Amino acid sequence: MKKPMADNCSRPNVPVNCQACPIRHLTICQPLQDENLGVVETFKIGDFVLPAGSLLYRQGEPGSRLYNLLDGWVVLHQVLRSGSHQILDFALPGRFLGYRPDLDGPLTHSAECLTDVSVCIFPQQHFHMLIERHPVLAVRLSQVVTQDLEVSYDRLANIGSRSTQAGIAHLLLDLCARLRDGPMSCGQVIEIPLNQNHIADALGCTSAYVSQMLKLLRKQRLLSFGNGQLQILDLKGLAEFADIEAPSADGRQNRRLLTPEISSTTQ
Amino acid sequence: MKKPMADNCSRPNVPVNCQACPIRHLTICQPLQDENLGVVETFKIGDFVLPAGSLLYRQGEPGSRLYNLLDGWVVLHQVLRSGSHQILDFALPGRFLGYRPDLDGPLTHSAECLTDVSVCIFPQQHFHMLIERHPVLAVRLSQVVTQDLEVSYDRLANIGSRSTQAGIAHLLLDLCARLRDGPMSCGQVIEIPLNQNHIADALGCTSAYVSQMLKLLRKQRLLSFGNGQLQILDLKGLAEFADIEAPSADGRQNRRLLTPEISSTTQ
DNA sequence: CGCGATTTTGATCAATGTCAAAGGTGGTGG
DNA sequence: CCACCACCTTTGACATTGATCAAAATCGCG
Repeated sequence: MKKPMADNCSRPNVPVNCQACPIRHLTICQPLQDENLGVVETFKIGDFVLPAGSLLYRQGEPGSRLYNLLDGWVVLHQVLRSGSHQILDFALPGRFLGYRPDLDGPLTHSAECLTDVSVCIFPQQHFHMLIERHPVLAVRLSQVVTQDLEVSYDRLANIGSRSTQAGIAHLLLDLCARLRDGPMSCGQVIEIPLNQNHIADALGCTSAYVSQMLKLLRKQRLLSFGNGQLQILDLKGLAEFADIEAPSADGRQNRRLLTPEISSTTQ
Repeated sequence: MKKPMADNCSRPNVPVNCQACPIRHLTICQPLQDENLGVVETFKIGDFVLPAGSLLYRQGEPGSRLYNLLDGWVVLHQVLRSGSHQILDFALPGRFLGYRPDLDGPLTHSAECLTDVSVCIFPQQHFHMLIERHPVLAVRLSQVVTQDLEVSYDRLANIGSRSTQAGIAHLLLDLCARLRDGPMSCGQVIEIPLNQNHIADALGCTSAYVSQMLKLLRKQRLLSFGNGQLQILDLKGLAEFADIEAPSADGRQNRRLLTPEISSTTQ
C-alpha cells in the first residue's frame, strides 16, 4: 500500500534550455517569445524526472513548488475522511500543477505519477511576482486554469448525469481529444496508461462494473481497451454513446445574445 | 418550460461608481487601489439588474460579455444531447462569470439567475488587453478561477465518492462557508434560494431521493432546510456526516516535502 | 379559500455495489 | 525457457442504493 518515497527524483536530465522545450506551446510558457524565455529560465529550479508511482505533492501538505508537466501522466486525487477517494483529473503534458489561490495554504488534493514523468519545476515563492511582472504569463495562467475548470465541469456531468457506460465512453474520448489536438482517427492505437481501477475511481463506481461496461462497448464494436492501449473503432458511434453536450441548448434561435442596453419586457 | 426572455434586463440602477461597490473585495477588482478603479470604471459597460429566471448566457452561444456577480444567486448548468442536465455550480456574489480560455469560442454551459441578480458587465472584447495592461487583475483572475476549480473538485468528490446524504450535507455546508467568510454559526437562519430539485440536479440524483435524505438529516437534528432557508443545528455532527477531506492524507509525518535537489533511492 | 409549486410517501424496479473466486498476463529470477 | 508471482480482469450470486412513477399532503401566496 505504501507509495514509493515522495522524495526520490533524479537530478536534472532534460536540458534547462527552454528554447528546446518540445511542448512549450502547450505549457504556461507558451506566450513567451524566444528572446523572453530567459525570464522563466532564470526563475525555474530545473527539469526533473520522477518514476511512476511517486507523488508530486500530497493533500494536506503546504507545498513549495509548481510544476510544468512535460511528459507522462499524473493523476490528481482527493481522499475523504472515511477513506474513500476520488480521482479529480488526469493531468497530461502541458498541464500546470500545484497552483492554488493561496500559495501559503495547504494542497487540497494529491498528485501522483501514473507513468515516469518529467517536470519543469518552479519555486512558488515569488511566483506571483513573476507573473505580475510578465503579464502574458498571468493571462496564460488564467486560460489554462479555465481549461482545467471546463474539463472538471465535463467530469461533473459525466458522473452526475451520464450512465456509467456513457461516462466511460466520454472519459476516454476526452482523454484522446486532449492528448492530440486535432481530429481523432479511428483504429489507431492510443497509449492510455490507465487500468479499470483508475476509470472506476474517476467515475465513482467499481472496477467490476467498469469491466462489464467495457465488455458492452467492446461487444458493440465501439472500442477496444486493455493493457494501456485504446483503440477507437467507431468514433461516431462512440460519441453518440457518450452523450456529448447539446451543441445549442435546444432547437431555439441561436442569434440574439443578452443585450442589456436593449431594455424590455420586464419593467 | 420556456424560460423568461434572456434579453430583459433593466437599465443601470446601481451606481457605476466602483468605489462604492460593496463587494469589491470579493470580485476580480479586489487588488485595485481606489485611485486605480478608473481602469475598470471606464472599461465596464455598466451595472444591471436581471430578474430571477433570466439567462445571463446560454450554452452553445458565442457570448460577448463578462460578468461580476454583485448580488443574488446564479446557477450554472450543462445540457447533454439526451436532454439530461447537470448543475455545475451555484455562483455567489463576487463570482466572475462568462470567462473562457478562448473568448471567441462558444460557451459550454448556461448561467441562469436563481434570484433577482445584479451584475457588473464587461465587454469581452479587449478584456485580455485590459488584464495584460493591469497585471494585478490577471493574477487575481487566475486566483478566482482556481478557487472555482477547487470548488468543482469538491463537487466531483461529492458526486463520485460520497453517499447522497453526505453529498447533501457537504453541499449545504460548502454553500454556507462560501456565503460567509468566517466561522459558521449554529442555529442561525441562512437564506439559500434552492429547492430540492436544485440539490438533486447538482448531485445527480432525484428530488424524491433528496427529500428522503433530508428527512434523515432532519431526524438526526443536524439541520433544517426548507422554503429557501437553512438552519444548521449541529455543525460538528453535520461536518462529520459530510465526510470532509482528510486533513492530511494519512497519519504519516507531514514534514518533508518533495525536495528534488536531494536525489536518492532510485538511481 | 384556492391555486400552483413543492415536498412527502409508498410500491416497484433497474442500476450498480459487494464480495469472492477464477482466469488472464506480463515480468522476474532461477 | 520455465515457473512463479503480482497485478489486473472477468464472472457470478446476491445486496443495496437510488430511480421511477404516481398519488397525496403541504406550503406560500394571492
